[in-house]
Amino acid sequence: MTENKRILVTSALPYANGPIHLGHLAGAYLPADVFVRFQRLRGEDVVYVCGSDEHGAAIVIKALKDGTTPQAIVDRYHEMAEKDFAAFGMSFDHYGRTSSPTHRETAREWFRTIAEDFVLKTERQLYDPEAKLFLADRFVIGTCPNCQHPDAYGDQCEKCGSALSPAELIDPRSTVSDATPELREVSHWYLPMGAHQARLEEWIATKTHWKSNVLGQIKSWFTLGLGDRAMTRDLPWGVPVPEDVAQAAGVDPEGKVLYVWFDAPIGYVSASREWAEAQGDPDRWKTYWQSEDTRLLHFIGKDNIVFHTLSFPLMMMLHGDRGAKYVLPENVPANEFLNFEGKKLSTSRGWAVWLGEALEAFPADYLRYALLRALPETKDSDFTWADFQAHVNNELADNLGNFINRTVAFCVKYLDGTVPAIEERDDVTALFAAASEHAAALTLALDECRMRDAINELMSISRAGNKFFNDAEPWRTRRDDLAHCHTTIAACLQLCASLSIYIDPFLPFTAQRLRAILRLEGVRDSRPGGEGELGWAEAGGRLLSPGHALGEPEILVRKVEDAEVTAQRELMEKRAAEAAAAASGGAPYTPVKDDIVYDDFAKLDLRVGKVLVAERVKKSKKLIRCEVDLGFERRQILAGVAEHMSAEDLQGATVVVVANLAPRKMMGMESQGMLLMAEDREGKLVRLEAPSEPGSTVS
RNA sequence: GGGCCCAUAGCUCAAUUGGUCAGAGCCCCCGGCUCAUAACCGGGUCGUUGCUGGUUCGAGUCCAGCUGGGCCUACCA
Repeated sequence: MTENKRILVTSALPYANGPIHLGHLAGAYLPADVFVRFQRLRGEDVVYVCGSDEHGAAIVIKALKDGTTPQAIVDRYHEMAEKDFAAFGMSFDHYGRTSSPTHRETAREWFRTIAEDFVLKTERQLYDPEAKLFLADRFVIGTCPNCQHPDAYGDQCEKCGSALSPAELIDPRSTVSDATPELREVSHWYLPMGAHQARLEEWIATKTHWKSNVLGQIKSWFTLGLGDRAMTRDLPWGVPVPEDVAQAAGVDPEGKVLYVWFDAPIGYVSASREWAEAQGDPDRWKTYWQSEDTRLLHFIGKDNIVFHTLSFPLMMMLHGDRGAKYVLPENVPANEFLNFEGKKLSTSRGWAVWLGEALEAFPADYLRYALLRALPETKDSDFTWADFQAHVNNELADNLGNFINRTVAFCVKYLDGTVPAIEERDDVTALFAAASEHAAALTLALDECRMRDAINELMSISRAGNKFFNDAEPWRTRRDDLAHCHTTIAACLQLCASLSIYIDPFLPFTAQRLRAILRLEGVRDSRPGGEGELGWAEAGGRLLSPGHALGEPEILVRKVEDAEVTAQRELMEKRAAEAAAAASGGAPYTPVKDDIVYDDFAKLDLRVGKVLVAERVKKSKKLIRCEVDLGFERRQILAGVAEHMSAEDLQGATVVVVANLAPRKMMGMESQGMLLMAEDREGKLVRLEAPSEPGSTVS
């Protein structure tokens, strides 16, 4: 590790078809950010890149369904991700996107370089003639030949669990357009991974320090035998296959793009190029990617293991055979998944905590702390709002926050807020020895990406501080042994100053506030390009000299109230219920009626009316009697809406009225028209506003 | 169907790779303290290490089987 001159860190590119949630953070982002900030504070030469993954069929299909363009979708989620990541304190050196020109150029260069290693194959694939898209098996549904389940997927029936191929389905249909898919012949370039399995196995054999879940997964792939993997797709969205390569192979390049899993990892490289350009040194990225002594780490979730440990490394090896050599990952510390309140995360079922929303309710550092405590390092873990509250209140606030607060408050209240002189004393020596022991363990854990262990060591430091404070009893010695009291507080203040560095990778915002309270200057910022002579190595030393004036004491970590976490839980429950209603159990949309010609529509006379009087009709469940001003006359209209709104809701409203509906008697009263209302799938009525003057026609 | 990971205190996790009585933190209970965010410090309760068998002087650790949870199975990116 020490022989490495620089560190290159990547986090999996988030797919730009939805917002960032806490599951993303726990897997690939927060651990990487902690690691990177730590290395920067240590003075290591580190570059951290990430970006939005913006290609692929899923985005095209989402665009079709939403009636918009892929570009509009990726723009939206790219912006959202950037904003949420920044608010969460992610400290990328560069956050790119795979739709950028640099990326297109980079990915095409890679494809061109290793094109000779690909195998061109022609196969039959499902095509949706209506959406004009080739379909993944997953996007075809039909009746299961085994159990007759009507909605079996093209790859598997979820009812009986049998593995299927789309051709076996009875009455197959596209989930995109409902059209019947047809088989078409297409040619694609395949990466023949099986041919290079021995080479990959040899390389993986050297990675004995990798996590067992990662190695196990890889072993499983090897046992299965690596196969050919298509590196191109027929899609209207993506990086186009280089035309010269296609023409040389006798293939029409029209509509052919690089497969997202070919182009996404290259996104790390193109993000680095963009970073280098922004640094004013366009070739600088090569120093990191194309040298042996770079320590490359990919932070990912477990679903990405195969791509980061087998296919991308193979791509790098092949690129190295024919062109520039790339450094292979030193480690791929994949995390497992985070569950929420005991249930699997599912964006379609509305079961997730969106980062943007969580940040509206709580400071980023609280979320960072609780997530680090619940990090799925060895197995799936569970995030509950109760645990979140307990971790923040009992550990962050009571242990760390309170140690700092009691120290600073004591100094300000009784010692003029001036750092006192420190004298030699056995318990102080013991305190610093204990602290540096924990700091050494903390350092090792951080360097090995064991974040849960790291945070344990961190909390042990402030726990030791609390014990020292208690045992030394400065509140008593300030009356009978002032020098003793001074030394106690000075020691605690030194510890606080050290903590402002130790907590920085985990809690960057709190660390800065703490330094402001201590008026501690010169500590290096853990964000990219941070300057300052004080770093991780200086953390154990004397950072505050006697006579130094402290700033205003301030509560660093406030407690999370019961009501706050209850609100979050309820928000999740509500969203899940909505999603469930919308998905299956919910009422279907009312089918569209048969076509009418314009003349049929023109027979309607729609007018704007103002409701002057609205009152419930006695003995009627549904009716509200309205007197409506149509400008030219005043009418009595009976509206059957009392189950959905009160008379007061209608009073004074400007609404759309069917003015030429034949009068009709209800409950002994005549209704001279009809008020238009919107009715949703659940049958709920909402009034239509017509902000115009009474009597206006509506067409 | 096949492969892989995981299972230890009420909860979240350790256990130097087979070696003393299986340890921490949180929760809970008792005591102390009062500088501090009803914070802090000390003490305590809680375990047939998922189940069944095997190897061994010795098994949480190795082997076989079973049960349960999870992931992957190549187009969910």
